[in-house]
Amino acid sequence: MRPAILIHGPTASGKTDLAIQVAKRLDAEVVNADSMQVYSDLRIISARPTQEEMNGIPHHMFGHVGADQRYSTGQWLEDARACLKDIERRGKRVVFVGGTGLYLLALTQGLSDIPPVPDDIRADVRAIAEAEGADGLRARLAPHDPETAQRLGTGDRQRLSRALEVFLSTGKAITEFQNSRQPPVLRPDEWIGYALTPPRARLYQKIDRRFEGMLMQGAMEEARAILGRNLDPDLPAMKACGVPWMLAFLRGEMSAEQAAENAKRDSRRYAKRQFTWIGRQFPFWARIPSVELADRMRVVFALYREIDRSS
RNA sequence: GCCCGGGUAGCUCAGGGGUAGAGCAGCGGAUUGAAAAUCCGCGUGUCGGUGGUUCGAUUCCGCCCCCGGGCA
Repeated sequence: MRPAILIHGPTASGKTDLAIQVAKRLDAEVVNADSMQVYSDLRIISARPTQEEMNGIPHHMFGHVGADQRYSTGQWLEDARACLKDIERRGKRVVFVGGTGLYLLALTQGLSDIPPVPDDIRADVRAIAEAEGADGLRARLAPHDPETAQRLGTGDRQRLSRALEVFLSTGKAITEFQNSRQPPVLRPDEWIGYALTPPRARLYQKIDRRFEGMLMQGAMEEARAILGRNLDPDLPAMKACGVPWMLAFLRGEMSAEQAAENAKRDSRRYAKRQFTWIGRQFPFWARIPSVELADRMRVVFALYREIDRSS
């Protein structure tokens, strides 16, 4: 199999365009690696490509999950594995594209094999988190998993909850699982990663403009539809950049200006975290600082041909 | 032209003879099934310019520049 292409980069950096152009040139198929573009209800808000933009290139795992679902890294990895197998069988190449660094990390480094947590335990832990906060979670975790309790000596309720859930459902500390990983779906010689690293000031401008564009395209209607479904605000899809603010506006709790400003700020902060992720988690991925599509494609193909020849 | 008010961090501003501090924005970091999530850390500065008084001026005084408002 020829190496798969992985494209990562901060939000609004032009990943989608690049992926489609590259896939077209390589006769490849595109697989989504973005945690929000999986949700069918977030077409505009997650900047998922339209049928037209896909330009005849087969796309997989885009909008294949309802906003009422709680998707996860593990689920994504499972879907990706099946999808990859299917595409390979057809003899096509693959382009993974998305801004969720954790998904791409799991794909290339493997994930620990932890059994799914039953719903009732999940609910119990959530109740503890709400009633007692991070300190309560940590206090309950400490006797059984002192290492994690110590490591998460902060207000990180999410990771503390997860650690407690795993202990309650397996009787073992999460570190016991995390110390080993399943073999990765893609071995080191089976992929090549590219990280888009545009100049930050320029990206921030683009983020602001893009949000305004989303509003023009009907992002608020999309948010209204979500509001109408009365979903649990704790669901992942409800926390996509901008969604909480748009819902606040629709409920009359906030001005449109304030909501838009907050939404843009959230996206800028998200982009900043992605820059950190790229710098720290993917230090060896090829960097593509250019903002011109043609330049970026040249970088991709130059490196790809080289790898292709040597393998 | 004259009279007030003001020029301090990217923005809005506070302060005040011993080289300065809040909010927002921003920056750095962590990241193993919620990851567009969650969490930790950090003031980033010719105090408009220039002379003077002073041991010492961002602070007081003079002059200049700029921005508001008023009178003409």
